[in-house]
Amino acid sequence: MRYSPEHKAETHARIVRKASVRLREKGAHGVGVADLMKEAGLTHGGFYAHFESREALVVESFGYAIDRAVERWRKLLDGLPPQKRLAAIVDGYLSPEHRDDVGHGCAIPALGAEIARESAKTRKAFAAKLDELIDLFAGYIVDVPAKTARRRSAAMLATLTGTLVMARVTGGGELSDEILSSGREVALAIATGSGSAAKAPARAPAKKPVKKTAAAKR
Amino acid sequence: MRYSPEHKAETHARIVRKASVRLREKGAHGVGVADLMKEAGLTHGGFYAHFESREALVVESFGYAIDRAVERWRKLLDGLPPQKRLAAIVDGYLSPEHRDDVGHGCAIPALGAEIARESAKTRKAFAAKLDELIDLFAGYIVDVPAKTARRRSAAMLATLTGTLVMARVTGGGELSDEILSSGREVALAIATGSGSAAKAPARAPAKKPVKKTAAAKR
DNA sequence: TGTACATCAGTGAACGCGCGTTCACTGATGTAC
DNA sequence: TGTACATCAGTGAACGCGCGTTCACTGATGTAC
Repeated sequence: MRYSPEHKAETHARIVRKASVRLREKGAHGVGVADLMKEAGLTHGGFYAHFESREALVVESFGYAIDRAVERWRKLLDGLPPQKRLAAIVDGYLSPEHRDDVGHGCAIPALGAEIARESAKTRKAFAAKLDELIDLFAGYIVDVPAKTARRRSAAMLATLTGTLVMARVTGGGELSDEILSSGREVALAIATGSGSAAKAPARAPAKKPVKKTAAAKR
Repeated sequence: MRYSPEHKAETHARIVRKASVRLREKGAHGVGVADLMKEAGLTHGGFYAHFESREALVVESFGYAIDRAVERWRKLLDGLPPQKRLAAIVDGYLSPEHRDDVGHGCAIPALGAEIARESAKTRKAFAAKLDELIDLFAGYIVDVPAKTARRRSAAMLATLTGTLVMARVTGGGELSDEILSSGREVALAIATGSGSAAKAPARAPAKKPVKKTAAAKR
């Protein structure tokens, strides 16, 4: 081999890493191959030495984004006392920082609807990652049977992702903040199994300053 | 006037009506102008006599979809006894029929993420419709202060839309059904303020056959 | 009632452009001897 | 150590295509008299 054995793999990884940001930002069809390669410091001609097609890169980038998210959540949450973990998920996920940084945020609200329109093969790859994420969060929901934890985790994730999409559409105004704050309160109630779903805003739901956590960074 | 005064308006409305289905199905960037016109029985050349740009049609189609949804929900829900209304929303929205018919379903899970990337003007138009929908559902959440009802409505809508996106990605398998059923249970708990969020699946959550309701039809 | 005319919704060819993909080539790298 | 060579990651021109948009035209419609 002429180049070091890692050389090509590193380039490949760099393309995926950069693409995963731009694709979340602009949508699965929002950036061209040439731009994605330029992002990695390359020209478009070399693209097909690394990927079979543009769609293959989309799939890989998506998987990459979820894998990084799982890693970061795991690291963050395992370092926290058990009783603070669910609040950390909710507050981190539904932070204004995460709302305002699609490129480095969770891939589900960014690309979910578009992936739902892709081929069965692509959707299957996505579904496996989603399953993984549900399991991850379910692991932090304690004191209930595993099946209940999984169901709560799935519903919590749905609330988190749905809230983020709605908060992004409404884009930063008062309505966006109302949505975000209602979502935080309810998502936490789902996870903990508490009945205090969506109280009046008078009793502020997440008083401590929202931390920058996994989802808001990559 | 040569043609009846309603003629052009009717054609315009037909284009919007057909486009609103295809755009939800294929995504905001997934169908070309020529195809959208063909759908309405016309050729692409006449498009710009009806719309300033392709984006203008996207915005109008989206508004149309939400307006029809609001109309249908209102009609359906007002004909139901008050204590059955929230369950009707949840069961209608999170039915397999709605999951499997994006084209005639709610526009938020279909187009929300893509709209979030559009111009501020487009997002504003979308946000106003979303606000309307939150208010609509809030009106059916009784026995609590108006602000609480609105917060619960927003969170419920987030859970409904998030669940639908996730159920569509996972596309019909076992995981998809688990997500749908967890979502139903939790969304209802949010709306009613009950604490029974995401029980174990042993106690089947929505036993009655899921009705075809507003969201699943247009 | 009949004929010449004006209107304008809709047609279809054409435009410029950017896209995904292909391919002959380059030149930096490490190998052989 | 030095030179000729083989490799192959990356380059950049070119392709065919479909897109959004424009525009000169058509022909069905209703009007004027």
